Amino acid sequence: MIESVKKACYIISCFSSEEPVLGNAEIAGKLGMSPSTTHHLISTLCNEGVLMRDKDRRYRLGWKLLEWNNNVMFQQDIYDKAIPLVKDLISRFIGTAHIGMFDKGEVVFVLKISSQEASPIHTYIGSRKPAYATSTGKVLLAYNNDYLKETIERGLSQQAPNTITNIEKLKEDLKKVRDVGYSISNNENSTGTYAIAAPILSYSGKTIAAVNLAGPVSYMQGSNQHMIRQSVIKTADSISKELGYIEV
Amino acid sequence: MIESVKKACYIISCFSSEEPVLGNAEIAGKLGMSPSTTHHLISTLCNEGVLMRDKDRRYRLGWKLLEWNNNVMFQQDIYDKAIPLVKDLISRFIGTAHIGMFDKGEVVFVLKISSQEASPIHTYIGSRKPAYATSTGKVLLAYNNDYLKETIERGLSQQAPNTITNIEKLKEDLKKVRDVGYSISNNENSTGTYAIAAPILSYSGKTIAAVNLAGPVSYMQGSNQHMIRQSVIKTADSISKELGYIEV
DNA sequence: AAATAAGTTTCATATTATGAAATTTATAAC
DNA sequence: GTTATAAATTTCATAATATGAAACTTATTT
Repeated sequence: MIESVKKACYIISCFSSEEPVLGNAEIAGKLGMSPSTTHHLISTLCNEGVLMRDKDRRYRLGWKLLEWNNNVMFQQDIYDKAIPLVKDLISRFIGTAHIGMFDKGEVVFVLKISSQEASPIHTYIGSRKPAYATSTGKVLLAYNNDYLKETIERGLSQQAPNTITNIEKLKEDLKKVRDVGYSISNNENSTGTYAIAAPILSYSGKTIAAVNLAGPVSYMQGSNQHMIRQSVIKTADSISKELGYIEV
Repeated sequence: MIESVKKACYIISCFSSEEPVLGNAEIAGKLGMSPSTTHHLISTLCNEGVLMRDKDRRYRLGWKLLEWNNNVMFQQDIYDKAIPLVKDLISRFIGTAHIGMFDKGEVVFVLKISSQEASPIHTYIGSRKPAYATSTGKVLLAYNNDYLKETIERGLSQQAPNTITNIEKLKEDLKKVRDVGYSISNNENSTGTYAIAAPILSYSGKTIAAVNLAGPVSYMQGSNQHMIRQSVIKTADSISKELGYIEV
């Protein structure tokens, strides 16, 4: 492992929505590194456009990241194909739809689209949640034993009132997911939020992602509960078909 | 400058929409580096989630970039505030709207939204164009002498039939932009494309970005030419107000 | 089954990053 | 306007680390 590259990554990760602008000393302090080392790294990153130097000699994330990000999107053909289908889903209900993929024991949201009237929800494109505590994550765990193994190794911890923290209970829940073909998260990840997710299959039949619809418990369990469930499943199936999966 | 960090950046930049998946040897070849060196760097980047290792031992861009990108967005409050206003703009015409900002002699597109029926255009979020050859770029040059100086130093080259390649002619054009408050690019950047841009001002009155509408020459110069111009200017003004700029 | 090509690992060496200290720059206090 | 303070930046000798040739492993093709 190349240390300076690792350190450069840590520096980039220091920036967040809460702290979009940082000085050299702040960064050095956060990472426990010498200010001169961070300065060398920061200068390099500025030169590459990964960071930008402000007039008052502080730093922010640079445009290079926009460029790179764009190519992340491009390469995931799931992305282009899914957007119109997910838009169609949220046009028919009130809530927020996500597409999640598994990475290192967590679910990463690669897409998030909300309907106009949706109540805000604490996720964003690129953000992560423990897989076992989300509807999308549980779908991915239900159909990928490797993912489940990795998740168990990392341990389960309470995220919200109903988070499943027991391995046996989780396995039971995942069996249920496989039986019905969708997963539900009811107050498992964020208090007051209910979500329902269904699997997206690649041409080879592997569950590579999951799409969900999330909203307030009251709305999601309301009168059109059944319709929401059918729509989420239909959306997932349509995306799978777009990706070349042929139902058997 | 820290060499390994620079090299890591080059590796990330190897990936594109045309080549989303690359092997170690390919990357080493592209960059003229030894495969073992690139492998060390690639492994590190994989560990950090910047790259991902495919099943067939090839590599693609990783989720970390999504995470980082998100924070680039967050920090530019211009982004959140502008989106609804730009959406409103494209809803009334057929074309593609951009917001561009200046960086190192070029305009970087930080936002791109197209109306449903818009003809495709060769830009994407994060992509760059020479400032002097675009409507957004010329707005930024017209109101920022530093930008102009930097641009002139880098030289002007023909991009499309009408690109301004003469410094004096460029200065005249920029004067006109200041006089009328908007800029036009007619076949200056891409053949067949006509765009009109107006300045976005920060609370302090500095021109920090430009918004444009681009489309086929025939449409943009058609009957609602005047209305388009007024709408672009109005959109720019509204965004400026959102950013705290108070007209004098 | 052999051949080929690419990915990966190892390790001695040369290169390069490191951090203490000095210097410069900007900001705050007087 | 001067001094004080804090942070950013630069320098440079030294310690740490990246480098690439070569060996090895894995996968694919003939």
